Amino acid sequence: MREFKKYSFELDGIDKIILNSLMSNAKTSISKIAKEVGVSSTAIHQRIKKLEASEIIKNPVTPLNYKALGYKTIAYVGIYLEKSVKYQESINEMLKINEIIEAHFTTGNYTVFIKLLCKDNDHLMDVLRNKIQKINGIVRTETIISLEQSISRQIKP
Amino acid sequence: MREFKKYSFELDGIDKIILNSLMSNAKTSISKIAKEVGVSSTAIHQRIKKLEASEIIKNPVTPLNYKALGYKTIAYVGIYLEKSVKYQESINEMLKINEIIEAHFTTGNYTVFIKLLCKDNDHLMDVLRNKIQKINGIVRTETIISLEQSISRQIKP
DNA sequence: CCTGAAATTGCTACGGT
DNA sequence: ACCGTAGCAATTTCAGG
Repeated sequence: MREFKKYSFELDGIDKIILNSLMSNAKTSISKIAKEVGVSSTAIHQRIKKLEASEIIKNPVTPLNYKALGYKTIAYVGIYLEKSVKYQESINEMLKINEIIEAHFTTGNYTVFIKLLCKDNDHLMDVLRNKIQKINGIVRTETIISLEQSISRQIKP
Repeated sequence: MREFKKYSFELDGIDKIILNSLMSNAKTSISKIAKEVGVSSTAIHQRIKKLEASEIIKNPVTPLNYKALGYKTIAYVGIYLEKSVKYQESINEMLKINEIIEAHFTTGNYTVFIKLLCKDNDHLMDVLRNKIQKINGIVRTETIISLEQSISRQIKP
């Protein structure tokens, strides 16, 4: 019996052009890509379907401009967790905090490392004091505030 | 003379439904949203135009599944920079390193804080030793490796 | 992988409230 | 300022080869 291997096919040049177009602009028209590489729209369409099926590309998303929405402060917080406390418990609590947009279980000093998006520094301080530091098992936190984000991009396939 | 105020209008319930739909799936059809809120497609379309014009939403993008492409290691690196070295110089060097997908100028101990995406730990070590630590002015780095990303989301408007 | 036609969707103009 | 109808343009999908 032949097994289906997820994630296992080679991307050729056409696939890479498709990926590079779609990753920077999900609305790139299929016909435009088709003209660029010199095949029919249908061919491009079929390849995109294949890339979706193999889960190499995900649903296109529309990024919000957080600054325009009033979220101007990006911060990272390293969290020291009591050994006795279950990691998943704290994650469950963090899921309830809207300002947390990323969380990682990490090596090194910190147990958990999170990324926060807040309106301003006051908002950040409020979230830290009244939400994060009240989570059971958190013994200490270290905050890194981003003064300027100078690089933000995806990796090229 | 009347000044144009960027970013300054209130989002009503309909706008929020639009944003919530598009942010999670940029391909949500206008007509579907229209049915959901009970107005015409045109009305939704006009609102989307307005959201674009006011830069609240950006170009839709197609996220790549990095795991499927073989990138399985996420790491953060805190960088200590010599005072004598210009911040922008080091950023220019970092822009050349494909594996760096985010960089921040930060408060606290680190001068610069970056996010890296690598295929595996060997790849990470190679990038650290042979690319990052060779940048002029970097005196020390601290690496945080993500063993598991447990939260990854956007903020709800 | 292609052609050609059908269906769905998105876009624009113009008018109404 | 916001919404709708209607017609137009473009894109996506399907059939068959």
